[in-house]
Amino acid sequence: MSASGGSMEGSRAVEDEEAQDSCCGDEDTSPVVERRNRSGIISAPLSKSLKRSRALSQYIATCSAAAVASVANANRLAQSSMVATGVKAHPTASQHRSQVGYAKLDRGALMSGLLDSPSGLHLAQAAELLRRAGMLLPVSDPSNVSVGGDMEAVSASDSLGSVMDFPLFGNGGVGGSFPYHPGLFIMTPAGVFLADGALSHVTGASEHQQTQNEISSAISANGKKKRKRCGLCPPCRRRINCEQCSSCRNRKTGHQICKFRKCEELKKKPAGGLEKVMLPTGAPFRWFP
DNA sequence: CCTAACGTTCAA
DNA sequence: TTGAACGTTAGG
Repeated sequence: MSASGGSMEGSRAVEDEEAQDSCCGDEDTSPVVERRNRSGIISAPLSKSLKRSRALSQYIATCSAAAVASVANANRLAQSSMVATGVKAHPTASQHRSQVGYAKLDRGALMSGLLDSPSGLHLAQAAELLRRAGMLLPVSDPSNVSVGGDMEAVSASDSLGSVMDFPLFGNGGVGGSFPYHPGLFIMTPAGVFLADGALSHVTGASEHQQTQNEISSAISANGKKKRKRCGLCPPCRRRINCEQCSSCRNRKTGHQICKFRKCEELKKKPAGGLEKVMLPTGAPFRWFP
């Protein structure tokens, strides 16, 4: 009772202090009164925007639009570095795509690009997608350095398409090559993950280590067991319950996580078992020839 | 034992 | 098709 009840009260307590939209805003500059439950989940309204009953899609769309604007500069730099690194950058139409399309390249698009290819995954395509993801890194913006921080985990990075969706991909910096060996990736029905230890090696973030542990256990469970949150998508990285959605309001009876914290991967229908990526030849895809 | 949360079922 | 409710599982 203390946990959920306190959460509810907490949401009222901080309601008026949520002066900024948590999405794409720099709410980290404003003091946020945190109420945490036993699991460390902060129970507070996400934003004023939620009070206006914006649909999640609108919520995300707004953020994405803002993200496009905010990432535009980074993309321009990335593009120039594309030329510098010998990557052919097409003018006009392609240029527009690289500025807007790349910014819009969210995790879902990336994953679908990786996994939904009907003819299987071409390594070159995968490499290209991954490389693009790496290029989404804004020019070392300190405000975006938030991995592992105890913030409302998505904040500025909440916007889809932000590099924070791929915290690891930013290591190479703008124009930097994607520094990780493809063998470090685990392809699962839930998405593509770094292999065990890779995340901690890269970031040292205990949160990611935990995530990897969960992923590992989920994979070993192999199938019908409860799937676990990916821990990487914006909803997973969000730490506060909105207390406004039906799931939050009906927590007692609904037994559901806040809609804004519902893992993107868990929203998808589970594909039975580990999915093998098949090549057009019928042979299973291998990262290494 | 308690809480959080995923999966399933069913009604709207 | 979506959301609410419930059963169940997992973790502390």
